[in-house]
Amino acid sequence: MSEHLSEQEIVRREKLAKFAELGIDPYPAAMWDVNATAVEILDAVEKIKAANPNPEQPIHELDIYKDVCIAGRIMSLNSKGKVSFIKIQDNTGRIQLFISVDNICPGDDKTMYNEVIKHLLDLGDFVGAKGEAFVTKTGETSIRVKELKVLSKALKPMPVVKEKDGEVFDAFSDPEQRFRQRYVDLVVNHGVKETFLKRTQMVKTIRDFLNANGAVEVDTPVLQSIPGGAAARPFTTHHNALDIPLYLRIANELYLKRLIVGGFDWVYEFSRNFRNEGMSRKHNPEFTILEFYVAYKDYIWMMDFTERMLEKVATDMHGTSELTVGDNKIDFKAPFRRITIYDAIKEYTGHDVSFMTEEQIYDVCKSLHLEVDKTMGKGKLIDELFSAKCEKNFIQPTFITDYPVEMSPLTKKHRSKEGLVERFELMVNGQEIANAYSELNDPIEQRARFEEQVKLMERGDDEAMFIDHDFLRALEYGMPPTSGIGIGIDRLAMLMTNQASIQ
RNA sequence: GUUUCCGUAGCUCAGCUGGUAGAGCAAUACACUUUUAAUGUAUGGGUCUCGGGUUCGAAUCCCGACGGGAACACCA
Repeated sequence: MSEHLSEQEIVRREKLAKFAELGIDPYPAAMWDVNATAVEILDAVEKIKAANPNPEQPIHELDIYKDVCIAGRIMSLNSKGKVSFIKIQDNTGRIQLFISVDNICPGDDKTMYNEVIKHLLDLGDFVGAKGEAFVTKTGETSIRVKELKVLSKALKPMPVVKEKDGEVFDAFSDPEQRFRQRYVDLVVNHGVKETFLKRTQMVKTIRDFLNANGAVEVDTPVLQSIPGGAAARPFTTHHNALDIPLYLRIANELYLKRLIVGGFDWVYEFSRNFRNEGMSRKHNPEFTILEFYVAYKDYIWMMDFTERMLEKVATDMHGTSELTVGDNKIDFKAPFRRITIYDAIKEYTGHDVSFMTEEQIYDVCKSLHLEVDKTMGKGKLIDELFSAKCEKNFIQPTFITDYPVEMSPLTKKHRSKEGLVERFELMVNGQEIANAYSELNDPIEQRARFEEQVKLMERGDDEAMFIDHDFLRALEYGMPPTSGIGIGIDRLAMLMTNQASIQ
């Protein structure tokens, strides 16, 4: 251990020795039987205060929280001679401990107060306290502590963030530190934890909604020998016993479809996917997608279902379908606008590319100063055009429909429009949130599409798909008509919690 | 990957045109029995990210590396 210890870290280690001298275990094994939380006590006292016009009356006489046992992390220490104030933070929030030498050391031995409380405790330590709830002279709900126990000593100092009148002092704000040491960020910064909890709530709402509609949650392989189901570069790894290369999945689509082949009518998975590409506020190499596949449905049904589900998520989380994201007000009230990709391009560029050849579209891209090259097929050019010129304009939830077949190798041909497929993407706040289609279930056609991908790969497209022969075999056994969707859970959570960064 | 900005105490930051470092909070000691960013007094704390170069002298100027932020690109 050649780690450099700061002065403060050395001091804290010395305090461990001091604890040993006093016979106090700074990391006790026995459970500390908590019977109340900070917010619970604060709320209860608020209610009593509201109902009781006589503020002089001690709270404990109202028979509330006479014997509180709580625990938490020390967030501020304030010793005022023979009285000390310690603010602790538990799972719910912060509450103040009021400690006087007389209460905590009724006998002659004042060690607990003079040594432990005044000298050995530090910010960041976990302590347990027993006592009664009351309100101090200055009106702050506190615990009058009769017994205090060290539950865990912290050896590194926490950043001390102070706040007054909404102004924050010495904020822990370095983005590197915040993302790398998320645990510190969670302890010290308000709101981070809430965002985590909201995301969990969002996932639960979605899961409940799917379950209520008869969907079955499944798990499919993360390590795959052929990464399929999306256009992206995979991470590679290696299986030692088999001595074969393996890939971390870029999508779980092909495995969920295999389950449809196997006879499930509706399967879903919250799938952690890995894509070997850049990071940004909107991109994370490791991210979560909800995918689900429903037999006997088509992409039109899927649009109806998706907008109902998202409206429910928004209203469950905010009480209304309308929410504020950054500077935008976004309304998740169904139905959402629907527009074809060609109409979208026409709307924002003035060019109708629907009947153009690859050459002509290439020229349009050039005329709009887009960076395109000859390795790009027609599908990729159109995708380029859309993401550069249109994507950012769709703030309100909008389904972009009917993509060209070239950019959708797993999608069924459009029932009536030549050269297109039955696919939609959902754009919200200028970002893609979901991607869905009527799934291609014709094995001959699917094989031909894969072969197209191989040609693209030979032209230099390193994101083109591999041929998955086992998947083709599954389709040959027969897959019912199916509609599937992938929803970016991290991006949806960004919207629902009004966060600017995906991290 | 490109452009751009940044890296100084545990945290947040100051340090002008080169003269080997400062503040607040945190820490240590003392005082104080109701504090709210508590206060007062005193004390300690730094390989100025790293490596080269210019110079009598570099936190400061130059080059390079490493780490990071932001934008763009990649990414449906």
